[in-house]
Amino acid sequence: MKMSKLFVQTMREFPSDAEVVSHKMLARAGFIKKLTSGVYNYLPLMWRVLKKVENIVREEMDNAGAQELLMPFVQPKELWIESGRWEAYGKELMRLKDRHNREMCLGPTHEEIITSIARDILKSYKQLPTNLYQIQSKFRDEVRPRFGLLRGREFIMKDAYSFGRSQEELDKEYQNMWDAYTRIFKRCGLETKAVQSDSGAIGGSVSHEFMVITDTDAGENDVFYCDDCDYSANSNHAVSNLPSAIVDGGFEKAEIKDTPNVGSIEDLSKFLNCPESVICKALVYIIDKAPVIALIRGDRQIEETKLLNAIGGTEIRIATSPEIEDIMKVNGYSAIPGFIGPYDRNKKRLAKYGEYEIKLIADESVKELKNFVIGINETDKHLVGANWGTDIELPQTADIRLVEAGDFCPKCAKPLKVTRGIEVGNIFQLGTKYSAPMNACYLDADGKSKPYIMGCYGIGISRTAAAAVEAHHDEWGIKWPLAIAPYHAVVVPVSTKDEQQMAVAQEIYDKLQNAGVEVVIDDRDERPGVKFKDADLIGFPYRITVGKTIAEGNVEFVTRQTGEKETITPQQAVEKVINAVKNI
RNA sequence: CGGGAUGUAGCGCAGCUUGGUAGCGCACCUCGCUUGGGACGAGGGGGUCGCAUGUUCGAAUCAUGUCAUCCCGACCA
Repeated sequence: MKMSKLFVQTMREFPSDAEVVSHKMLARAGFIKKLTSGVYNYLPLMWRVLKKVENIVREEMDNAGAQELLMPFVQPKELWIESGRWEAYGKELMRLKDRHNREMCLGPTHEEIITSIARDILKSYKQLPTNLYQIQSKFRDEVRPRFGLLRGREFIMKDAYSFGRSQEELDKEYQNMWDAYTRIFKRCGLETKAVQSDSGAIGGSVSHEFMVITDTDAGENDVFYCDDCDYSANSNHAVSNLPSAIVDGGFEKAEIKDTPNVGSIEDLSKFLNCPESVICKALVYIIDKAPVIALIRGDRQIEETKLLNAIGGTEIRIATSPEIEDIMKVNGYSAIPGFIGPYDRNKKRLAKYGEYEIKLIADESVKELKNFVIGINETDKHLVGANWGTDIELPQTADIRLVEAGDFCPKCAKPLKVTRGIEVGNIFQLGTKYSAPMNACYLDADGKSKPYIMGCYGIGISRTAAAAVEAHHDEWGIKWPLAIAPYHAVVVPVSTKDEQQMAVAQEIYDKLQNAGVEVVIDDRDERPGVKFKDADLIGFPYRITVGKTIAEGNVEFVTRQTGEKETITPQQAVEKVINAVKNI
């Protein structure tokens, strides 16, 4: 390909709306162009990268025994009603109507469709297990698209679905996919860590996320891990053993104390001269419209996903101050946030809010509190020296705590560490979550009809490409891993007016091209600085520069990944590239 | 959906306070010159100033409304 003909426009400045490195680089280097919020054009360079990632995924999925198909992007409402997700999926599901006023949605994922196909075709146990996958654009109407390709609304995804007879078969396929994923990301030049995670809107029991570990803003997930054993988990799923802390407030008796304008845990701790860990913090959440009061030790934070799962709802948010005051008012109190609690001074429990019952739940961390401090729904007052049973009833407890670095590993009791990760893939054990409600069954050897035991396995293709940029770049531009680079090499004649330079450059180009190397020759009549800057920005893995040293029979060979520069003959340069490409 | 900001040429921005009919850098086209890290000179093309309504002799500028985009909080590949 001639650089003069390549459909690319690099920019001298980063676009002002880009926040993270991959977005900045891909936009400036002419790989992507935004169409509208969270929706991007993949220009020719980007499309070449995406096709490479796709092909790696395709090869490994095929080798793992999965079969590729392609399902429609537009889906009918009826199937989503069957699975129960038309209501449950929320606003992220992009809904639309056709000319007959029939309701449809854009596919954010395809469990419903694949299950409807499977139930018509996979009728016998002899056809199981089966794993089907596709690679296509997905649409999720994200609340807040950002970070370019890392969190678009439209994005390219590989989604696979397995159907089996038993948990054992599912376990086996789960491991099979795990292994395939490990190979896929490694081939894409990415180090990943498989971490335990919550299964969210997809549902199911066991799930793991494949994270590219990064310390930048682009990593939207906190990952807790243990260096001494293999434990690692997303913060929405991580558990830990608490380090020791003071849990006895030491107050001599239970009494109500004035705490004027002392609403925050920090202020309360100072005011009462006690550690934050002996304060029982009460937070009000709204889960599917019903208020939930969650208790936790004052020095710790609630993990909302864990709380949501403990209560068993689909949507969670923290209550607003006016809501809290309204809840208090309805129950006959006038307390403001900072002074609320599950019980009042007469041990009367907060019970109702309109048609909803107010649920109480406590993190396990509060169980061992003694002589502690807690709100009693009276502004500017707290109950000090309280004890479970005598002063306050201990609600049902669950682990709803956000793990912190330094907590102890649940497996081996060593301190946990935290890092950030970009989720590029995940695998779920679905069980019968879709097959049961959608009546997707096969006939087993015993003549009985049984629902499939399913799994699903996703990889964000476009996100993986962006994550590769996050992992491989420097101040000058992208350093594509060879396996997913848009082109393997660029040949740069320093002066297009120099006949010898042009002749040698053309010869190198022809040899590489004939050997199957994907190569660009920068034939533009530009100054060398422009060509070098563009080559670095676009991120060609190898650059062969034909300049004045050709008089001595040498060219310059630059490896982008390492920055190594060598002066070698044209033939040596050609061989180096051909060998590198051969070993991808 | 809350909180904050911004919409002027492909990209980055100025002009707006104090209304007078749109400008700078990069990119693009032509010519010259230059050729190892985003040169230089000369000439040139390109903009319904997000959109609508209003005020005014006159609106990028003022007012109201609206749409879009971006940033900070709850989701997920």
